[in-house]
Amino acid sequence: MRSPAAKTSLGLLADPEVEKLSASLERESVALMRADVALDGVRFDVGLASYLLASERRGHELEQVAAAELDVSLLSRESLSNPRRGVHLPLDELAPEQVSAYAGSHAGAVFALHDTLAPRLAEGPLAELYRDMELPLARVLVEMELLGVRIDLPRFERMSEEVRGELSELVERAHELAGGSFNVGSPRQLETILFDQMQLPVLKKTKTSRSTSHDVLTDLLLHPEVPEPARQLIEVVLEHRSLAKLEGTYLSALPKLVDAGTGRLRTRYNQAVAATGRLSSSDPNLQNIPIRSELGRRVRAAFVPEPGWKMLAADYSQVELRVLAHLSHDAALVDAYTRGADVHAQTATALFGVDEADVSREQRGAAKTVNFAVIYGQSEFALSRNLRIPRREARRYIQTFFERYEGVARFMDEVVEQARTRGYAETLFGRRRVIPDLRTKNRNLRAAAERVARNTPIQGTAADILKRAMVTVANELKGQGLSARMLLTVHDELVFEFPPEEQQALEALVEAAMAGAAELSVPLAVNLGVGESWGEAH
DNA sequence: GGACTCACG
DNA sequence: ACGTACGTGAGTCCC
Repeated sequence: MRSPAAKTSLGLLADPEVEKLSASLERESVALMRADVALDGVRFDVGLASYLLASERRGHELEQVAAAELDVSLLSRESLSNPRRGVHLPLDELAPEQVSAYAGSHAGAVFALHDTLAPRLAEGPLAELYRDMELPLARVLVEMELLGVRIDLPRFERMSEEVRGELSELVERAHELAGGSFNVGSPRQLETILFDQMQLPVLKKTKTSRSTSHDVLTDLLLHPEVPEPARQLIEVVLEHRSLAKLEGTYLSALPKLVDAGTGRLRTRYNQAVAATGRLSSSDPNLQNIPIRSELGRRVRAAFVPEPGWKMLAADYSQVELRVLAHLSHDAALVDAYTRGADVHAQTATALFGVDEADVSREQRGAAKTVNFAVIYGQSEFALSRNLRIPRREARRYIQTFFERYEGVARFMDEVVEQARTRGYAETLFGRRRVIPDLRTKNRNLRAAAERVARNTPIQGTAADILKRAMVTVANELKGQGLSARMLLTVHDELVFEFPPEEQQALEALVEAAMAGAAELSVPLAVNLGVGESWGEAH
């Protein structure tokens, strides 16, 4: 790509006096910039407007918004030519009448949608979110998408080969243990072997089959009556699944997606998908790169900076619990974060009646699970499953939690009640999510809706905070004239690459932007890490 | 294309 | 009696 100064502009779009309307700034910007055309002066984005006004709706593409808001179906790109399924003729190979009908209906829809959506975003918190958060963020995301991230291809290749070798050994062992050949990657075939051939107990069913999920398999290992050959087979299958997942999803897949020209891997950040306000990543999804397993961490270590540069990873410490502290005004939680205490350990002292200094690793781990269970509104049943403890024990944990954190208990009730009254849940910054099922007579649906009502303000506020930080960081990078670049965003984390001499400035800038992204009643703590790769920066 | 499974926060 | 954690995206199997 040429330098920004050399970029062409579309005359129409360059005139600052003209109101520019866009179906999707992010999508169109990326497409145009790849053609070396800068899109500028956008005043309205249909996709973002629709998302803010109806985040619970799935699909904010122009066609979908037109259907929902105007009740019209636009001409689809496919309907124009469709010589073969999935093949689009370029516009310049189509009849002009076809192109004008297609382009005209879409352009007309953008104007019509502007007229119906813009007034609803004229004032209030949604208007502010639109103007100060989502629209500026779209620009930032475009830049991140165009830039991509460098990966160490030879390293991926070596790991992939290594893992393929281990996989074929596991397949061989699985076949021996099962007494015959089968596809280890097929849940259906595994089902037959475990539950018909080996007669193992069925612990859980899915809609159509007997489940062989990770949970079921590890549960079976805990059952003393499961015979030794079956145990070995289960262990081999679990290992195979874990490696096959990493091999198929990352090790062999990502190198194929690297841009030959730049040697970098690009993703898409979807700004109008998640109902809570979070971003999502796709094609490929870089928000689920492994970290929990050993091999997983090695995958992250193959995400590398420009030669001679370094990487910075910055993540919020327990941002959702801090948001919960702020929203609930819970005295114990606010106090703990103000003191800089270890909240998981504090919960453990309540649950297990020990002094904070005597909390064991296991107790802290269990307390952490309980803390998160509360954020998600988990039932005692689910908690008992997760911690593999009796239900009454799980009930005691949840009860004890709410006795220790009374303000959280009150908040959870109020937030559901408010959502039921208003019809929507809302974040600290006023982002809304309509939740229709709060009034349904179906108990399961209603319970699920209540969990959504409790979780959305927490998860959504955390998402708002990171988005604010991203906009500030991008502005500051530009303002301070740094060459450092923001590469990735993973819900509570930002990843950068930078030349070594900028380390101090970058760390200060990122820390300040992230910690200062919201004024909560507790501090927002940020962990920074620097290294030769994303993995090392953690 | 649905179902299942599993990777992340 | 039932079902049971929030939010995502993607690979594979199999109809």
